[in-house]
Amino acid sequence: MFKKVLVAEDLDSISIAVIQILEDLKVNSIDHVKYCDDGLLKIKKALSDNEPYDLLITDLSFKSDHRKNQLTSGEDLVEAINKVQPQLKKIVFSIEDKSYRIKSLFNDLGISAYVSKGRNSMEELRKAIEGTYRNEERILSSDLSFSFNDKSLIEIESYDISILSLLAKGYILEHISNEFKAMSITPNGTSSIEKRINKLKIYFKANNNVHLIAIAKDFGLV
Amino acid sequence: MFKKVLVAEDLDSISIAVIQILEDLKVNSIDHVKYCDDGLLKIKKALSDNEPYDLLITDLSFKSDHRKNQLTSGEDLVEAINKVQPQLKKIVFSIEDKSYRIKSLFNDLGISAYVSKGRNSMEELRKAIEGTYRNEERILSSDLSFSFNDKSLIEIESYDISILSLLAKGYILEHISNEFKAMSITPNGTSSIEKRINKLKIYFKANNNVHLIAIAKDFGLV
DNA sequence: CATTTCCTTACGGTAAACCGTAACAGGACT
DNA sequence: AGTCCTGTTACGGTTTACCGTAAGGAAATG
Repeated sequence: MFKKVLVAEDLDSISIAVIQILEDLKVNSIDHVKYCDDGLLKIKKALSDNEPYDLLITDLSFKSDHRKNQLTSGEDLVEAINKVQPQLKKIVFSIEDKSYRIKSLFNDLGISAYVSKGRNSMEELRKAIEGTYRNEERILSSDLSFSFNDKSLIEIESYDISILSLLAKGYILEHISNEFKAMSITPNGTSSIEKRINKLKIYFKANNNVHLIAIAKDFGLV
Repeated sequence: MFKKVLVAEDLDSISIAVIQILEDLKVNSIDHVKYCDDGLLKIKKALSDNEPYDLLITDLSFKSDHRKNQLTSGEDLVEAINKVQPQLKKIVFSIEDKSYRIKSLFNDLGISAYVSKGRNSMEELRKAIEGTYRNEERILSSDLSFSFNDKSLIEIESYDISILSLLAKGYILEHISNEFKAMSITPNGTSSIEKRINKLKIYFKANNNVHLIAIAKDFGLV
């Protein structure tokens, strides 16, 4: 079994249970951080001490509070860790259940398992830890049943997200166009942007921009 | 200390910690349900057996799954319980931190304490349970620092929420007006609705309707 | 009863969204 | 080179949002 595991989870109510599982699995060294920044520090310290971690279990969303943090999400944390210890095994344990976001965790961040917090998630988490130890890949808790081949949501790319974010900030088409020109994102004509928004509206079955943003918020895209 | 406590919480990762706290506090009888409907059944059963619960600890949001449920949220559950056992003490333990929604829990549902899930929430929960046992009222975990007297968000009333919900569904002004007429909600002239939306835009510093809905979504108003 | 005040509704002009069409440019293929 | 195809941009007309102003009505005030 894993020797040294780091848990990044802000809610104490949840970290208690996660740590309990790790103890049940006879993990010797278990560390726990409540902030992403602290997580990166622990990883770096362990590396320089020549006692690196061999597993990370992290949440995705962390509450913001008085403390100023560089890394504000599990994605940020994993991305930063990948720069210093890319081979570290990573399990994400979060409430998020949107296939769009989860897929990118596997594809872009190279995590080995995703466990969705739910009514039977402790068992799922245990299985994910054991599976990861056996070098299994792309482990998904069983209440999530989407396929990695299904193209539906993967087609929404960062260009669309950019448009949606600016719309959600109250920008009008012309300002989005200007913003894109300034950031040299193409296409950036008002007409092209308009057309792209139209596609999104068809895709999400939205009546108008207001509706579209409401849906995008529900999907967690912005 | 309380003799018989019911915990309504869908995430097993969290219920484990809550139950642990109750055990530490020497509560004899602890029951746990993962669905609101089950919670109401337990309450009713206990009543008819003449062994009623004396405390409920509930989450607000419950994941939906294959099971069909009448009660889908903690609010629903408390409302239903208030009809059969209004004097039951109720503590809400949730991640929600919007003062607008929390205030209505105290004012409309008569809960005794609200604890926000956070980095030190187990200690807060323990204090809330002990305070409730000593008949304290309106207990609020310390990371939430809004005042009950502050009028800011309480002014947003159900009329505004209705408008925002319909906007979020992609309705244009005229359709909202028709809908309001059909449901005999007044005022329902397009102009009045428009004015009210305008007030909301000023209040939330929104540039336009799209921006407004994005903000409303962030505040959890819709 | 008259007046004030507040709320609701109506109206009109401008800005932006919405939607179809077409011009234009670059790349691929013959 | 010529054509097709595709993606980008431009344009114009209609609808809706946006915003100020004013008319009408009901309740409150004196």
